[in-house]
Amino acid sequence: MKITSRFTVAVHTLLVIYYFSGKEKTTSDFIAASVNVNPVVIRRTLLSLKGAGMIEVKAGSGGADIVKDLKEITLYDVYRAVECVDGDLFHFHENPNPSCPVGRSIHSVLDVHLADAQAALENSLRGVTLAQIVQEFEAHRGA
Amino acid sequence: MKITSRFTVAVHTLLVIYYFSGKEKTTSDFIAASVNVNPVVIRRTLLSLKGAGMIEVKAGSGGADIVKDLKEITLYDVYRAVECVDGDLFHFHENPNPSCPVGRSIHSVLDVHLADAQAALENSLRGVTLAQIVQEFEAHRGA
DNA sequence: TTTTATTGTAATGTCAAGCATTACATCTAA
DNA sequence: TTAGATGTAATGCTTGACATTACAATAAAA
Repeated sequence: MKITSRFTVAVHTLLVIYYFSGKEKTTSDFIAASVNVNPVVIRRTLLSLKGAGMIEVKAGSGGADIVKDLKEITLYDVYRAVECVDGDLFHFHENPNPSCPVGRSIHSVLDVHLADAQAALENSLRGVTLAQIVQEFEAHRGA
Repeated sequence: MKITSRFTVAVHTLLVIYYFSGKEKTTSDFIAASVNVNPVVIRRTLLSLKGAGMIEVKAGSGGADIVKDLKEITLYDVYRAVECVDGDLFHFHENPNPSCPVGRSIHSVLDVHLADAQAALENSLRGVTLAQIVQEFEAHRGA
């Protein structure tokens, strides 16, 4: 099991828009060439990012622009925008037997810990902004 | 996307073995009745848990026993035993374009943060032992 | 106003994973 | 030797991810 690549594609997409904004028309074709996926995949990604209020897309004329401060976009925001995970991260088996003492209580006991683990993951993503990622890009290029 | 229910099934399985050990013959059929899945699913789970050195299964005569201190089995150990996640949790798009500055560096920049998030999840699971879960069961039953 | 490039979106196909289930060879204890 | 289990292969179903084709709607430029 893996978390869908829509997430890393979306981050990549935002960075391409940021870096080429003003210099190139950042169409779905242009972005797709950098990410190396089908342009339709990028268009769907753009739709999600637009829905999350991060970008503006120009239908017809083409291109996208970032309309939110990169300091205020975290990896978690992107992760949410593309709906990597549908509610609970862990899939709990549906119908434990309520006439068994273990089956009866396992949900309430385990749920807390699963939620904690999921929160740990998401908080980690919340701790990283795109502004920070951009900085790291500069550092990486300098190296 | 969700992490496979093999994980919660495995935890449930271990708890059933623990609670009924000595009182009932904990066969795959018996456990399956509590978890409410097909017995073959339980047999495969038992294989994984046996492989991880947590239980002993009696082929032929039937039944399973825990052979490791519950204080030394964490949720992370179970999660690993049933192979919920194959290596990296996040699926990175495979071939970013190396002739684009973004495509060239995105892997190295992003990987660190993805690994951090995954580690946060796993460390959270590492912090909970089955012994603790059993205690919480008692508390839950008393309430 | 027509053309042209682009987005928005539906439809389709392929592939892999998860889970359920049947079937049966193998094993062990009574 | 028999009865009840496990170990394991095989099969089918369903779902989700991803790729791709196609085309209507849109907007800017000619």
